[in-house]
Amino acid sequence: MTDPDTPKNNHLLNALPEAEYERLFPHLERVDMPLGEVIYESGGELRYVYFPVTSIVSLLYVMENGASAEIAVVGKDGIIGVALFMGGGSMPNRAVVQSAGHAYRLRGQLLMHEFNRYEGMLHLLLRYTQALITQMAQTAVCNRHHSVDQQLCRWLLLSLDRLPSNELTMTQELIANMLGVRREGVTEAAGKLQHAGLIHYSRGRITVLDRPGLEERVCECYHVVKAESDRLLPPPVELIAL
Amino acid sequence: MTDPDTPKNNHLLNALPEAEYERLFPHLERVDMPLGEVIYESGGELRYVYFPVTSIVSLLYVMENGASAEIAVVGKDGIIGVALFMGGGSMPNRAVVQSAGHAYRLRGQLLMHEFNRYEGMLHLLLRYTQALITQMAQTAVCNRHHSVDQQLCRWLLLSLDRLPSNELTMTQELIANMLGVRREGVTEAAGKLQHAGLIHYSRGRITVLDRPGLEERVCECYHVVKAESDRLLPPPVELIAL
DNA sequence: TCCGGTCTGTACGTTACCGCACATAAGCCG
DNA sequence: CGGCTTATGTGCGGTAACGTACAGACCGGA
Repeated sequence: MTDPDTPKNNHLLNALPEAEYERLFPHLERVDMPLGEVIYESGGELRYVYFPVTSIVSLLYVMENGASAEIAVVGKDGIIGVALFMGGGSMPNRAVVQSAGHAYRLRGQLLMHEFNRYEGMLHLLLRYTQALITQMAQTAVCNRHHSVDQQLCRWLLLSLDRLPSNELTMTQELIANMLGVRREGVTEAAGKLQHAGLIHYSRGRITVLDRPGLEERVCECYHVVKAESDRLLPPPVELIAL
Repeated sequence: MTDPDTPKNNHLLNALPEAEYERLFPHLERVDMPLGEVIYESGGELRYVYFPVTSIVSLLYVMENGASAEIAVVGKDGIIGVALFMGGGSMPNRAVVQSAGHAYRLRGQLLMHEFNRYEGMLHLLLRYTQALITQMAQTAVCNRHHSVDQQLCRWLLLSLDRLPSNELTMTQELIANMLGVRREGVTEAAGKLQHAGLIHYSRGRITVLDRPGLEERVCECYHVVKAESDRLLPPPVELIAL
């Protein structure tokens, strides 16, 4: 698995029993995920589900006054479109590409066929959804109790876990939209991290220099989400071995 | 359905196809839900699932320093123990009785048998879980963007929707724990509502006098959660007709 | 090379909430 | 009635984040 852009780089597709994967493979369509693209609109229909491989997608709630808040972030660990198999068909959230890259998509009907007929897909998707629930719950906790500094650390680490490199393309303005805070607040928090030598950034490009340092500063919320994800969906064994 | 304490008063049990309900009925065990009782501990095993009928249960995250925040609230509309059928077996949250009453419980194994064999139970529970996800997501948004005043309104209305009367037994101290704010903050917010003639409270007993008034003051978060719940799980028709 | 847009840094007054301390009030029970 | 416990009200300084305004820095295109 040296190619970072094969469907198997998505943890869910990779964890699927071989027979089920083979059935789906011909129907997986590789798609471009440009920064800022809206994959689903709030309340919109879900014709496809998306399995990111090198991209990251944010689930956002956009308020009536236009302000926003990130509910959860999905990358190669997951799937966009859980409302499809959960039965609701839509969600009151928007899904936006937060980090450009690629994903593989599948027609909703095909996924549903697999979901209804085969145990492997059903249990895998439900376990992932539970991990997603944990992430949302912890976002709520973090929004209530932790400082912007801590939330920025959490956000950086969650994004980092879903990317192949230690660099992400993201302006402070966009981070502020995700966290639901002022842009200046992000500037200040990011400044502290840069002075501490943990990150380097310039004009929308952030490089993480000292990941352990970030983990020291982050609040418990990150660790709770990480531990629960690992418990529910062990990372691919190939990646562990390497 | 004059008796408020039959299993059918729980919306999920009520929505189940008759044959599936009949199968489960002999195994439903009526249990007391006293105020403050911990139904599940964070990370604990789920031997039973609970269907509240006259009680309300809060899903709480308790932080390392002891502070807490409510993630979601479950009453006659739902079930406690989604981690069981989602596949994780546990969750990093505590479930605490927020309003005393009764519930019907079922052995986890029995529920799983039904869940794996019959479509009705599966789809019903997944749709409910999606509604729960919406509630959690909106809690995150509300914690970020709305004032204590608005959050109190949201909390009161969400609780009210899950109770038969317009009165709830709950000290300001406990509400503060749920919202993750100071007790004094609740005192102040509740004082405003009382002066406005919307509620009356004294020593742990809150009476809602003007529900439409509350709905005027509440933030959009409540309406989003309500609309999505109604969409995913239409309230029992008997109740609509009455 | 200069211009214009975008990204980042900084400053200032304002506000909401916090932490703490303590005052009042309401019910419980001897 | 009196004394205890618990619930609620209030005040005050501190702080984190907000809204606003504007200055510098960087980059790409004309």
